[in-house]
Amino acid sequence: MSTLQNNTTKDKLLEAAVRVLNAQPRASLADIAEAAGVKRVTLHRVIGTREELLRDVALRALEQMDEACLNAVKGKRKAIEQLKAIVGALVPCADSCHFLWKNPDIWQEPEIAREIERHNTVLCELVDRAKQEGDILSLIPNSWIIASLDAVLYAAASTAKAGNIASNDASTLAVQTLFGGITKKVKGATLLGA
Amino acid sequence: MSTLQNNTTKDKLLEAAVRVLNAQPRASLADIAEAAGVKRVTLHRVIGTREELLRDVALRALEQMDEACLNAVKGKRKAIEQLKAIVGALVPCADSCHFLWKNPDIWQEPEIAREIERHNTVLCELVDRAKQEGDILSLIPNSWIIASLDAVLYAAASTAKAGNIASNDASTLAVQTLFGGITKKVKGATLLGA
DNA sequence: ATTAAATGAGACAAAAATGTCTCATGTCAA
DNA sequence: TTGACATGAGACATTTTTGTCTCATTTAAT
Repeated sequence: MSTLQNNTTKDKLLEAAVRVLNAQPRASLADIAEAAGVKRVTLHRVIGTREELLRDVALRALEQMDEACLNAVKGKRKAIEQLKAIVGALVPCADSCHFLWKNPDIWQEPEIAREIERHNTVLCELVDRAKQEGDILSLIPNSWIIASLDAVLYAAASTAKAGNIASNDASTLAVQTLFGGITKKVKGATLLGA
Repeated sequence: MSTLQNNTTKDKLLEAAVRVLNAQPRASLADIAEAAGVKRVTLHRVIGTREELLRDVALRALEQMDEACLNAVKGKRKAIEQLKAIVGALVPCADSCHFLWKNPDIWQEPEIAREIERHNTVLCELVDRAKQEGDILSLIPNSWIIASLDAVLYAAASTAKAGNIASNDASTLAVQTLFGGITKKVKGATLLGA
């Protein structure tokens, strides 16, 4: 529970920023401050400029993801098991992930770019291992798999927000969808052959 | 090829709007006009206000999706086959779909809301039919499936844009991922049982 | 050649957003 | 109580964005 919320003014602001900007990409700083129950002046005092706000939100998102991933892989041996655990663990911070994906312009920030690069590297290594262990179709590009991973989190965020699903089921469904697809499996035939 | 591009100034502007706003949610009208190779005054003359621009972009996206879906289901009998065809056909307009999903605020426009509602209804009926025909896991909520469908398109858009994949393969992969998942299938076991 | 339609150039005002002040107020700890 | 500290209230200048003019210039059709 360290990074998820700390109830400091800064954390309230960062949380509100994710929520508001996901709903209205053009929201003003005044909108965000209001959603955090705080005046705009305070936002400037505590965080600084808009650029710094976006940067902090992104860094916080990456921290959350890091923490979730680290806890998730503990005690798992097979790469595919670690990956499934990661997907499930990332669902609760799907909003933050979503924010990262919805705002490609902030990837230009060197600090952000470095972190994202690091995340991708770790994930790619894990996917490669899962492929070697025969659990993931080798002909699917890593970039596609990672994009799909984020996509499923995105789906989880949307559905959970719409209130159509319990947060707990969302993790299960995300893992099922990404790794198993939505169809019933019959006699082991796959769509791509192989 | 009717709605995809017509080379009129309006179409150039709408196309540029999708592209620029997906990359920079806070892009100004000047940015969009410039990306369309046109002056901002022309944007105002041809389209009108920012609100009208967003509305037109959304409507155009929905038209493209309609057209793609209609063509896709032709001659297909089983619901699952129609769904797969739809997913494949939607990949080329993934950018427009993405725009719709990234901008929840425009769903409040009644005209847009009605169209989206209609799309969802059609898709839900198709999914229900696929469930009845035994091709889709009944325990996965429709809302989840539709969100995942858009999510996979989203993944397709990202990956294609990053240049990591040919546009043609993207359709195949999207269908594979959504319906079959990314894992190798062994002895027909599914994650959720059932 | 002439006309009509579309676009650019340039300017303009109004609105909105941003960032920074100062001063007042409240709150918590020593 | 006092004194640091965080926040609110209010104002301010600056910048950006938006929407609308007028008047050229181009282009295509007649």
